[in-house]
Amino acid sequence: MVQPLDVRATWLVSRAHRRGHALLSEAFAEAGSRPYRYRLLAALAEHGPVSQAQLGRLTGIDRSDVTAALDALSAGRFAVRRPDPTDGRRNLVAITDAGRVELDRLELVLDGVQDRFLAPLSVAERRRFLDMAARLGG
Amino acid sequence: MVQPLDVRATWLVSRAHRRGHALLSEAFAEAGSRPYRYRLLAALAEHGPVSQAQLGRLTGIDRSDVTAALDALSAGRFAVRRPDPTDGRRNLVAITDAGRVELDRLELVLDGVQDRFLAPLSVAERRRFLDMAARLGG
DNA sequence: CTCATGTCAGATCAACTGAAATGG
DNA sequence: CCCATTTCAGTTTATCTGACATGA
Repeated sequence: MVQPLDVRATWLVSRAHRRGHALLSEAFAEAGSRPYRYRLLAALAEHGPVSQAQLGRLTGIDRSDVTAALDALSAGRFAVRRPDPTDGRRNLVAITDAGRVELDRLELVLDGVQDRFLAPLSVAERRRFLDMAARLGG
Repeated sequence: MVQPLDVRATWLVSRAHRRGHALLSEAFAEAGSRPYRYRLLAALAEHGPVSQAQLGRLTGIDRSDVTAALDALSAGRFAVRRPDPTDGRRNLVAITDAGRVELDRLELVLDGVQDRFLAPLSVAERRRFLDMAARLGG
């Protein structure tokens, strides 16, 4: 009554994630960045200046890891931390112009990855897959 | 022209994987095992006695990690290593009776995880999702 | 010589934990 | 007092790399 290893949903999703993640980090590394940095830049561009804790909630990255990744983004002048005048505990983090340029560059890299990742599916399938994957991740 | 963070296939698959992996390792930990050990037991039950290198290829686990996980399985008497009489480099690894019992137990745990993981999808959707996920992981 | 195998030490990365300092 | 935020140090897990000895 043993099911073969390779029909379980968690297994298949794990394999798909592995392939996607490999494509992604390879492409980002080649572009001189990393998934965490892209995620943070994208969240900053989408939501404007926010606190680091809020950034963590938006991206699913742990607070302590947000700190480290922001150190890298600040060093590259892609983001700036300023103290929040209305709340002394918080930093307000904003994307810079250079950060937007960097983000645009990374978006292109990311789009290329999506195409390669989704290549095995037809366009109609992609739409349905994305819908179902979104529900499974929620 | 910035796409929101949460429509990318790699992102959605990553979130789904995260949720599935959390369900899985929690359930296995509660059952006193780990994903690697389950994968190896399942491969041994499906393919009979094989070498460690072959086990690694079947499960996608690195050779060096197969060694460590087999140490745990051997210590629990769930698998046995014997030298391959036809090839002095190899160990022939076989599942034991206790290993089959353990595997059956873990299969039940795993099936419960699959149900919870796939709960957001209808039965018809699950079938299509599995098919597409399999293609994306290959 | 080459290649495969099993083992070991260690690196890497994502994710997380716990604690401290600061402030609401 | 309790709670949120930022930061730091460190742990865990999965994955992978490089090296080594052994044998096909």
